[in-house]
Amino acid sequence: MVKGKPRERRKDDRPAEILQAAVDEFAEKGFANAKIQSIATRAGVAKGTVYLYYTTKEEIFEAIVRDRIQPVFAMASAMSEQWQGSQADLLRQIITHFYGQMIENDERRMILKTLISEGERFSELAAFYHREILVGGRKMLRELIRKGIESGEFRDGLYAKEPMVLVAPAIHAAIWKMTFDSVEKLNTRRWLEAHLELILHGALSKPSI
Amino acid sequence: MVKGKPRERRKDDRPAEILQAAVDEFAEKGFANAKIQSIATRAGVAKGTVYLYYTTKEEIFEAIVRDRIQPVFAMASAMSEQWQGSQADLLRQIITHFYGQMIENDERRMILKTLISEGERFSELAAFYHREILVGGRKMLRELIRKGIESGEFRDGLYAKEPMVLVAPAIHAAIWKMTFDSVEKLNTRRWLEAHLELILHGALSKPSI
DNA sequence: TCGACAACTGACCGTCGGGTCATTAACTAG
DNA sequence: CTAGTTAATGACCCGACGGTCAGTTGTCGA
Repeated sequence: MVKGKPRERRKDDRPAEILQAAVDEFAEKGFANAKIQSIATRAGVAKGTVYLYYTTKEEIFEAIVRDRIQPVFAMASAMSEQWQGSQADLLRQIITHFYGQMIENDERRMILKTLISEGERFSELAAFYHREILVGGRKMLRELIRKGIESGEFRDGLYAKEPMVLVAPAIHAAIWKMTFDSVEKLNTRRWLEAHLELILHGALSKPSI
Repeated sequence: MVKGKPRERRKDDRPAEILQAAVDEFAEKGFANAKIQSIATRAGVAKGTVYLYYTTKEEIFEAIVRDRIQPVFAMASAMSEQWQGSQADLLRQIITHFYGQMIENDERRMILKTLISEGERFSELAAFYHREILVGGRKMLRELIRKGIESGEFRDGLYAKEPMVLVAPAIHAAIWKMTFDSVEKLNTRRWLEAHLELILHGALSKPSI
């Protein structure tokens, strides 16, 4: 909750403050149950003021995605481009980074959840996310796999055509944390390690391909 | 939409009809946007009648989970118990069954989505789902892996401690279909095959454990 | 010091939808 | 046929909340 004299005029700072308040409110209540009034109160501002800066609740949410999620993937891309070691290690790094930034971080996990929950209704937002985040992420993975196959580190296979399958268990982890953590806490560390081990080595003792 | 004379009295059939109407309404609108009035209309009944059989919207949803999801897992368990072939083939069967019943089926995928979206708010429902479905499913997988390791088919490893990681990519597929299918259709068949191949063989060309 | 501009406020409006209950009418036992 | 029972109805109630806007006040240039 931002403090200050009432009716203080701070046009430049308001958008960021309101955005932060909205992140907190969404994280606590989810999108559907988030109240504009409550966002306003958290930001130390009247309800009307929120509408001076954002036209609708949806617009606030889109601003959050742009502001908070994109950097995580940008960071991963950067890491990828200047990587020197093995591709398997890079994959481990990227996935570990992803768990830290998206699954264990309450704010971002909530953004993910909202996207899942309301993605159908805000198809514009889903399209934005797909275009700006997923396509790039997938391309990065494809490139990583290609290099790995070239160097003989990775075998070729169907997974190279659907590279998101490598990251998929992370989504399961996020969902578990969102939905069932109150009943049974997920051991994220152990899950991450099982995830990495499985996608690298598989379950069979004598792989035949 | 169920037809019939107005005010026809059919106490016995109503609950099932209302449930089916609710499944349709939820699948189309999601839980938050489903209207009781609309469920009633679909069932060919007045709004008040719905409340004769179910006290709240939540109760309707819980009834749906009990009625529609449990059978899918019961079937998998049954398959598992009388299985004669290899454990790898059983795993393939179960996961394929799961894709058919949960990911490609609109009704059930929507139930999954609702559980994810509203699971935090209906903690009773999340607890029910965890207790009745997840614990059993995980136990089944553990048993499957144990047998596989014993017979030398599977290697031992962390994934045996977090067996859900084997199924996790299916959840990703469900979410993709729910959220991004309008932007880019998921090739479920190919995804399933990539999933199976990856969890069995892994990505490395020379697994070292 | 004093307009005038624009940031800010919050009471108010309209809508929506979950849930209620007095009324109606289908069925049934006698 | 009738009276009693109870399934079914839908108009109504009411709280919630997104969004508006006339009025208020801080700020700044002249």
